[in-house]
Amino acid sequence: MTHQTVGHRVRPGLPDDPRADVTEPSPSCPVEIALSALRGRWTTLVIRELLQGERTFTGLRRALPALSDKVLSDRLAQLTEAGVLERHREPGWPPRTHYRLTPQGHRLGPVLQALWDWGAAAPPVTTAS
Amino acid sequence: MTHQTVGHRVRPGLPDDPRADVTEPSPSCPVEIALSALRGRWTTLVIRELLQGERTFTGLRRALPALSDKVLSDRLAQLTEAGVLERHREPGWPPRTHYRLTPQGHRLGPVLQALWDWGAAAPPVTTAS
DNA sequence: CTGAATCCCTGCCGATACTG
DNA sequence: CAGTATCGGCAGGGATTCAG
Repeated sequence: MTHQTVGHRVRPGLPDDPRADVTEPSPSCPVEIALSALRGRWTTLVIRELLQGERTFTGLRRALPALSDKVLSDRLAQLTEAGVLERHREPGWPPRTHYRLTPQGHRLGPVLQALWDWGAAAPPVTTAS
Repeated sequence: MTHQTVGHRVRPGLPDDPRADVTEPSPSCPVEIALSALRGRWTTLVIRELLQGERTFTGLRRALPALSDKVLSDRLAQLTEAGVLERHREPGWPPRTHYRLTPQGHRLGPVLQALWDWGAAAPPVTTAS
C-alpha cells in the first residue's frame, strides 16, 4: 500500500476535512452547524412534532402547552434559518401558517436517533453513588 | 395483520418509549441527556481531542490555545459528570492528571459523525440569496 | 390566528488573580 | 502543573403586551 495523505495525521473516527482541524469554535464546522440548529430549549421537541407531519402555529402550541408564543416563534425562525423547516402561509382569513420539514430537516431523524441511542445508554446520573 | 399496540400511535422514526412522548423538556429524555453532555462552547472540540487518545490538562490547552483554564476546567467537570471521560491523577510531583474517554465517551464518535454529516449537507447560510 | 416588542432574570463564558 | 475564586458582559428564555 502507498503512503497516506502526507502532511497531516489520520485521526481515527474523524473526517479527513480541514474543518476537523480547527483549534477554536467555528461557525463553519459542520458539527457546530448541526448543534446550532438543535440549540436551545424546546428545539428538539418542535422538530419531533414536525417529524410526524405538517403543523400550524397553534397545533404546535397545543402539542407543547408549556411553550410560550415568543419562544415558539424564536424556534421556528431559528429552524427556518437553519434550513430545517419551511413556512407556508395560506392567504385569507383567519391567517393560517403551516410548518413542515424540508428534506434537510427530515434528515435530522437519524441524528436525533443517534442522540437518543447514546443518551439511552448513559448511566442515570453518575456511575458512582 | 393484527392491530398495533393499542393505546398510542406509532410515530415514524421515533422510539417506542414513553420518554418520546414528553410535552416539555425533561432531563430524563435520552436526547436531552446527550445534548446536555455536548452542551456549551468548546465541548465538542475537547471531545475531539480525547477521541485521539489520552490527554493532560496542559495537553488540551496546547491543542486549544484560545480556551481558558476556567472553561476547560468547567468542560472537564461537565464531561466527567456526564460519564464521558475519566480523570486519572498521578501521585508525585509535578502533578499530572490524565483525561481519557470512557467507553460511553467513545460512543460519542458515531454521534459526532452523525452531526458532522448533517451539518456538512446543510446549505452554507440560507438557500436563498 | 400568527406572530413581534419589551422587560427582567438567570446562566454561560471570558479575563484575571490566586492556591495546592 | 492543575486547577479554583471572583467578577462582569452578554445572550437565552419566560411572561406579558401589542400588532397584522
